[in-house]
Amino acid sequence: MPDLSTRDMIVQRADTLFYEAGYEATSFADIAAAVGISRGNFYHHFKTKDDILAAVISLRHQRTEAMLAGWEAEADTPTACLLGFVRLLILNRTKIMAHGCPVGTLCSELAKLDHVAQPEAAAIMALFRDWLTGQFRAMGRDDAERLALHLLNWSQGTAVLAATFRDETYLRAEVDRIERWLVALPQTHPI
Amino acid sequence: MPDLSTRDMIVQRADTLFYEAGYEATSFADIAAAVGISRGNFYHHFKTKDDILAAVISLRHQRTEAMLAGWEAEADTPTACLLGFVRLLILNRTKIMAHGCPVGTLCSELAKLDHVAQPEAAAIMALFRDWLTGQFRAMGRDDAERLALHLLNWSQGTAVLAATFRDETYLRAEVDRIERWLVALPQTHPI
DNA sequence: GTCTATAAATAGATAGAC
DNA sequence: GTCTATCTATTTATAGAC
Repeated sequence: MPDLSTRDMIVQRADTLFYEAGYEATSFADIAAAVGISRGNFYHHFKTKDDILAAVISLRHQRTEAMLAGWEAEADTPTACLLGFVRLLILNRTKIMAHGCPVGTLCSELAKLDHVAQPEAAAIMALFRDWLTGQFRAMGRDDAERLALHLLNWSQGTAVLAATFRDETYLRAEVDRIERWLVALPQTHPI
Repeated sequence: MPDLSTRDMIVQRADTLFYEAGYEATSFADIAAAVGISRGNFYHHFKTKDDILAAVISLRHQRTEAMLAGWEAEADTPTACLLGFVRLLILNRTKIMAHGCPVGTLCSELAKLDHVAQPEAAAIMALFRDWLTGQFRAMGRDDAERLALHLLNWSQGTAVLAATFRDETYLRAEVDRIERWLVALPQTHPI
């Protein structure tokens, strides 16, 4: 990642640290050390820790939108789009087993902290929900939102249990089950 | 709660604070204030914050065992036992929407912190998994553990999304779906 | 924009009087 | 067992030189 501004570097490293260690457990000193700048310089770019969190959430929001648009551009069918979503669990399996789902764990932590940015974090989850709803609708399902929430629920549950038991076999088996459910969907009745 | 020892009071209040605000976000001062003792007195009972966490996890472990045994004593059938588990989501809905599942969020936070007590927290989740497995086995299912993990996954996913969107309607609808799945199980083939 | 130096508050933790 | 006083490290945050 060449030629990033210091501000962008801060947001990027903070994003990683907030995911890996959690928001509360990450200090300014941690971020400054990861970026390679002094703590003093830090405050030239961000006044408070909440400001960095807002920037990190904004970055994740943009990245998520881009990722979802990318899947839609690459895949031929709604089912292929949905499989792209599910395979993210496999692609990121090592990080998920160590730190959980980046979206789910941030929403959970900010809910506990009763943080003002909780709704902004939830908006990223809503991005997934709405995109999934669009795919199920494109499959001709009139219960599209319910199916989207079911798939989101299943993914979040899988991430929590994979991180809890640190069990890759479980994660892979669960993804297999989700995939089989997805490809069987067009021919089946509503669950 | 009358006549609790100071030590027990500390563990009890810490349990609440760790659930509501998170382990990392709760300070010694917070716990001492909640109990109504000085910070100095605190260290007479616990040497480190990790020691309190260990005591809290131990308390939760015992409570969970007692709760599971209680459900088994009260319910006539395995299905009734399983419904008792599911209804915990309704019973604790307000706290779950505000702070998530106490077990899932603690396991997730300790995984992120790479904390030595993470396996002890995961053992509480395993307590649920094994108890659920026993109920499905009593129903004559030879895929009992898979069903137990499916139900645990579903519950965790529901807790994460309920806390993310702070949506009681969603939580109740999801519990309804789980209950319908449960009561239909004996007559159906494996999912 | 970046640094060093430093402030002010809070964190976890200890000593010793009562 | 409980308190006050204190210590040390860390946290967020600021001031001012370069």
